Amino acid sequence: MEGSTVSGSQDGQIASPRRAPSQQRSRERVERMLAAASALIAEQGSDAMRMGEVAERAGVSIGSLYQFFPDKRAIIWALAERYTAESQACIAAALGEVSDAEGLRRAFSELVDIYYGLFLAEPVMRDIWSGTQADKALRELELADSRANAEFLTAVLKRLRPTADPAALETTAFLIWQMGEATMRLAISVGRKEGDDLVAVYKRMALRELVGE
Amino acid sequence: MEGSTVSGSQDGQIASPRRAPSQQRSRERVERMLAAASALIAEQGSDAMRMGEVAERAGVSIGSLYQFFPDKRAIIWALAERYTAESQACIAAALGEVSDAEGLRRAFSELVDIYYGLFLAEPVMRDIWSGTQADKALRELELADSRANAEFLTAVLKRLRPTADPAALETTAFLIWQMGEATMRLAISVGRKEGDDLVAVYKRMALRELVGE
DNA sequence: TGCAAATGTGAGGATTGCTCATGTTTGAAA
DNA sequence: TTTCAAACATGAGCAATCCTCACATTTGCA
Repeated sequence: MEGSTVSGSQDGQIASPRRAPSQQRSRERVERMLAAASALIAEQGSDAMRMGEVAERAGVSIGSLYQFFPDKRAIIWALAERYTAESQACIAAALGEVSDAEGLRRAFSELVDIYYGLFLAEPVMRDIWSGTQADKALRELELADSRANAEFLTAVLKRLRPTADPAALETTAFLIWQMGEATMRLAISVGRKEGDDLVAVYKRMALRELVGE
Repeated sequence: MEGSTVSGSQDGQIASPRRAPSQQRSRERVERMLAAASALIAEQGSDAMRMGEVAERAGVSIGSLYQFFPDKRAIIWALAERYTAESQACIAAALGEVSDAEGLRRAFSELVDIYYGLFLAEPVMRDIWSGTQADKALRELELADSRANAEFLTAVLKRLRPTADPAALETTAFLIWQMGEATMRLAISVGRKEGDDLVAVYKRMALRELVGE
């Protein structure tokens, strides 16, 4: 994560990467840029975020910004990547030790609550996942992320149902995970009360599929 | 639909409406604009659609375009509105006559197939619903559409389970519908084979919730 | 026929993502 | 310590694009 090559996207493809910051000085500046972008997204949404404003708030020139991020998407992408890395660790921890149906029920239920909480609390994550779905590269990041997350679920299912068709389990886990994210996005875009209800229904449906009646 | 006031959106709100075409001449021109926009979206996606190109292909000036559509979103919105009106009629027809569990099972299953077919076949619908989710006004249109569609499902459920809590049925129907749309969007963005599998799993999960095991 | 309203036009204003020629700083080899 | 190439920093300005507006034309009706 730290010091990884900063790259960007165009037409859903990875664009020509920019120099990764190698000196301490520039690494700090990149952090400031990301922090400024994050703050601006939280305030007005990623669509309204202006590159000039990001540079100004970070106290760098527009040229420096483009030295490390090939385009606007790349900044959003970098922020999104951090969130996904964070949540992935959390998911691995929650599902890694599950070994029976009751454990899965508890772990999954808790995981949904945590995820929902994250969606509710993090304006940046909220904006990126619910708003900037238009960006192909971001959609692909989310898809890849979703597949990775679903794999934890798949692994648990394979453990619990060793006789079932592995491909079918994969499909099921992937769909359940994607539906979860769709439910979250929906839940935060309606009122709080209705959102809670929707998440609860999702949880029930998913658990029925995962551990049976 | 025909002759209704063409209006647009900004920040998710309806913007100052433009004149609705009152003369035959202009009505035909508006049709040409919409057709041009539709073709361009089918070719390159709504993001790459340029207003100047729409005007040129429709054989009108850029000024005329903006005479009837307050902004770019309004054109996409107008196209989306037509699709939703179309599909809503189809849903009403499919679910209107259902009176027992077996009928619901058949009707719902058929409906999912039809919807999936639509998503696969219509590049414009595909682009608008899977790509332009970033636009708040479009999200709201989809939400409103989804609620309207879910109501048909709610009505059926209330008929089949008169003793159940109506609010719970509404939530369930809404979520199932939204999950269906999410599944479609997902299904068309992965390979055909995997997409088919995902839709099949969705169908099974939804039916289990709707008509029981 | 006269005329007001509706319609049509396209050059250009305004915004904004992004480039690039140029200058400065850094770290390490000589 | 000196040197110098690579890394870093700058911001005026380019290019793309959405949209406006002052003005011209057409239409429908009294």
